[in-house]
Order: sequence, then structure tokens, then C-alpha cells
Amino acid sequence: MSVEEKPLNFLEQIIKKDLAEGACKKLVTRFPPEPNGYLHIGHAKSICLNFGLAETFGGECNLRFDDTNPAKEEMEYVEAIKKDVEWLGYRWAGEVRYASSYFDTLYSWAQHLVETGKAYVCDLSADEAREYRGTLTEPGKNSPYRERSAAENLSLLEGMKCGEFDEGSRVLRAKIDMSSGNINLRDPILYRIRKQHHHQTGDKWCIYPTYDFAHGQEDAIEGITHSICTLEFADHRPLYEWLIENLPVPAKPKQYEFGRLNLNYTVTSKRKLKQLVDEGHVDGWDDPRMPTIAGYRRRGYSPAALRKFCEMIGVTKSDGVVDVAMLEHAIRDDLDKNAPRAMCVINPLKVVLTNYPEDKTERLTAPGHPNRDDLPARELPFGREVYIEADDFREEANKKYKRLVIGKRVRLRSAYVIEADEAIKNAAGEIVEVRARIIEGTVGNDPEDGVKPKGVIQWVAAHECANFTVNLYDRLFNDVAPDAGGKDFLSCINPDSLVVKTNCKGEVGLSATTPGQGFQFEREGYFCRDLDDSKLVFNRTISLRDTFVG
RNA sequence: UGGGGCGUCGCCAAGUGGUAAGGCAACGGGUUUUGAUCCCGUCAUUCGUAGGUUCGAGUCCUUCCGCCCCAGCCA
Repeated sequence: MSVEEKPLNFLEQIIKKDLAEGACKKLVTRFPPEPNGYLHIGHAKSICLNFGLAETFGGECNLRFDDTNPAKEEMEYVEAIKKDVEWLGYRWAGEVRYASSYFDTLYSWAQHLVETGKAYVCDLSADEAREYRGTLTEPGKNSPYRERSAAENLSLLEGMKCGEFDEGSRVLRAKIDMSSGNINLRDPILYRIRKQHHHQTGDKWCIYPTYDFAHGQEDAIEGITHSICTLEFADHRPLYEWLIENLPVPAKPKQYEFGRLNLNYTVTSKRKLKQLVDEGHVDGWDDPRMPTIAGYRRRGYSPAALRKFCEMIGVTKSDGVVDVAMLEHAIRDDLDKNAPRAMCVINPLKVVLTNYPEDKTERLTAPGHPNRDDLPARELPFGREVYIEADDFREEANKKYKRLVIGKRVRLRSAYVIEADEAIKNAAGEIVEVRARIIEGTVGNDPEDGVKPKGVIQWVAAHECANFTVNLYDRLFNDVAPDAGGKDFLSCINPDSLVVKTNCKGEVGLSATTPGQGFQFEREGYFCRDLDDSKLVFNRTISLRDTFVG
């Protein structure tokens, strides 16, 4: 048997080579989120990449919070992020790391840069600094504070640290090149004054390092060998390397960039997701319509499906837009193989089986899964009155319609074949009940007269069933690219992204379920019990694929 | 007009000078007590463009075109 080998992505190729040549003895990666929001599907890609690489190459992956900006970060987010990473099935090496725990070292390295004449305290205001920086096509000008002595810089830096100056009045900058074509090299800011409470360090600091001064140094401290980030940081790599070269760091990590995930019909911007939450367009970060990991969890997606999806989309340096159909395929594929089957009627229509005794109840059985006998069979009570889906009955229909029609037959799944006789209507002319008959001897068998039913529909016994609410979720945005162009993404919200059905009937077993449990409601889709267990509610994870045309 | 990155099927993506993998979607057909699943089949003479090198180019060189990112004391 020849097994096709999965081709290596560009990062795997680099790592394989580094390991083979001894450029690196053991792979160490890290997933470095900023705790300023919940993780979304794009982060899932990064998590699968970093932890996955460590897994396949026998290395390690750290979880490190890049908490250098106390103004935007909160403890709630660090807890949520840890939970999401674990839920996806990954274990980080050792304890959780925090950039903030390296603040002392970072400060001493800032002093080192000042002492070696490679950094200075600059008194330009933010506006002035912007003017001095130049533009994309014009070089910048040197700050008038650029040539301060090391001694003066040292004392000014100390003053900044001790809270002697106001926020925004001074910053520490690296002395590199104000005329560089790469704007990140035009004397980038290393430290800024922020008199804010930090969730980890409290009020110890009133200066905080910028991303650029923190990230590479954190990597070096942790012995990260391959620091993987998204494309927009490629411009920062020269600065990353400059700092590593000019600081007494214990290791020399290397940065690599890959293309972040974009999904159509989806917004993957923390800022916009936060806006959806803050303005109440959705019911929190874990609303099942949110592309957050917490949202997918509540929606009924499995960690395996998310990981499979991340594997399917690949890792490259091009930034494309993945079709959300791929994600939907991943979850359908997983749930089809693993979700136990059950029957549910969302819009109940009563069917009275006129030739079935009123006081009789049969105990029928149905398989837990059509092609897995390891899942336990279900017991289904059957009686004179059953509910079927309103859509599964028509008084008359064309040949393509394979459900119940007056004078025609249909099979009740795992039960009898029935034949409809009459539709009972109310004063408004709406069908409120169907009169039908069972065909004797058709449980497990075709009708003896040879007239086979054209279709199969789901049903629920009226006298013994579970009553519950179903949340029919659909995509949050109608627009294929709500995130694109200058358009207002809020105006792209799908007004029918949630349809609540309160009068649903399901087979009895469904009332004995636990939160999070998932099922395929046959012919409807995949559903899971909501995480809030105070009521019986099922969330639709995804509908069944529907290729019926006509 | 500066710097960085990217252009292979509708979408994602292999390909690393030897004659265009795979997945998703779509479309045919078969099986089916889920219009699901499953199975079988179709789906790039061509790799943004124009030249060049070579016996041979998606892969090398040059030209042009297009798209993305950068002027936060955000990450």
C-alpha cells in the first residue's frame, strides 16, 4: 500500500532543515496572544500551527501572554484564552508565561542600550514625533533630543520609571536610522509612560515596553527557536533582529511570517468582534454565531473539526480568503461520523393514525447511528398520534416531492409506512391535523402489496416526547466580505441569523441529555444541547448538506 | 514616488528545471428506511503579463500588470 505523504509547508521545511543541520537541537515555539479579547478562528490557525509544529517535531510550545499594554488587557481574557487553548486539545510547556514577568530584565536591557549609545529619551510629543518621522516616500528628521548623553538618558529613563513625568511627555527610542525606507527603523519607540494598573504587575510600573521592544526579547528569554507570526510583522523583522544583535540576550530566535486566516462571510478582527459584543448585536463573546473559539464551542463544533479545518487550509505566505464552506465541511464530516442520531420535529403537525388503537403504545427501536453499531440503539414509543414536520406534508404535490401527500405513502423512519387520507383545517384554512393510516406489518418491512413509499420522514410520538426550544443559527453576515472595503460591517448583519423555535418536539431520550451533548436530528442537521442547563434548549450547529434541486 | 510580501482551477493548496498532486465547491451516475453519509465519474494543454536562457521553464533571468501590509507612545 502506498501512502501519499502529506507535503510539508514552508515552515515545516525550514524546521526540518534546521533540525537536520543542527542549527537547532530542539524546536521551541510559542503562541503569544494579547489578552485583549477572546480568541477567534484565526487564532485557532496560529495555535494549531505553533502547537502542531512542536508536536510533530518533538519540541515544545509555550503559552505566553503578550501583556505589554495594560490599557486594553483584562484578566477575563487571560482565563478565556487558557480555556480555549486547552479545549482545542493542546498542552503548553511548563507554566503559562507573561511578558510582564520579564519587565525587570527588559528594563535593564533598555539601560544597556542607553549605555551603549543605542537608545535615547525623546521629549517630542506624539504629534511632533509623527512629523519628524517623515512619510512613506520622504525620510524622517532626527529628533533634537537624539544626541543626549548616556548619563542624561539614564537619569531621564529612571525618572520615567519612577513616575516623575506625565504620560506622553517622553519616550525611550532606539537610535537607528531616521531615513530608512522601513519606517520601523526610524528610531522606534521602546518604552512609553502609562500610569495604569496592570492585571499582573499591579501598580509596579508606570512605563511599559512596546511590542517591538518586548516580543523578540521574550522569545530569547524563553529559548524560542522559531518565532512565528503573521505577515504584517514582516516589516518588523529587521528591528527584531537589530534588538537581538544589540542586547545581551541568552539566545537568538528567528522570526518567520505566515498569512493570517481570512474567512468569507466572517469578520475576524478583534476590534469588530468586541464591537459586536459591546453593542449587543450578539449575546456575548461565546454567542454561537461568533467566529470565536468559545462561540464555536457553544455552537457545537468539536476541537477535532477545528483542527481538521486548520490542517485543510494549509500554511503559506499568501493571504487569501478561505471559503467558509470548508469549515462547514470539517464539522459536518466529524459530526456525521460521530454524532448519535435522534428525531426532532421543529414545526409540529399532528398526524392521527385512525386505524391504530387509542390506548396502544409500541416500543420500537432505532439504531444510534446508521453505520456504527457501537452507538446504543434508541427505544421509540409509538402511538396513535404522532407529530411530523409541517413541511413534510402536502395535500398534493409533484413527482419530485418524496414526503407525505394525500392518497400517498411515506415511511415514518424506523417505524411504519403510513398513508394519508385527509387534511383537517381551521377556520383560516390552515392545515392543523392530518388523518392517516398505518400499513400493517411495515415495521422493518416493505408493504406486502408492493406499493413502496417514495420517502422517509422523521416523527415523534405525541403522547411521549420531549418538548424544547431550538435555536436555528445561520451565518451572522449576509455579505461575502463584511470586513472588506470601506463598508459598514454592521449593515451586513443577517437579520435571520437566529430563529428561535419554542414548540419543538423530540424523541423522549432528548430530555435526559447533558449540556454540550451533540446529535444529528435526522433530516434536519446537527444540534447540541446548550451549555446553559437551566432549560432544555438545542442549538443548531449546522444543517445537513442539501443537494435537492427542484 | 519609499520599504516589505504575494500572484498555480470559483476557493484553499502541492510543485524546489523533466512535461500541472490533493481538498472544498460544482456537475453527472450508483447505493441508501436521513433529498444525509458512502461509492464512481467529470472539472487547469496551462501556472498574472510579455520577452529571454535551455534539448526541456509553473520552476532560472528581464519587463510590465495586479493585490496585500507599513507613516500607533496598538499588537
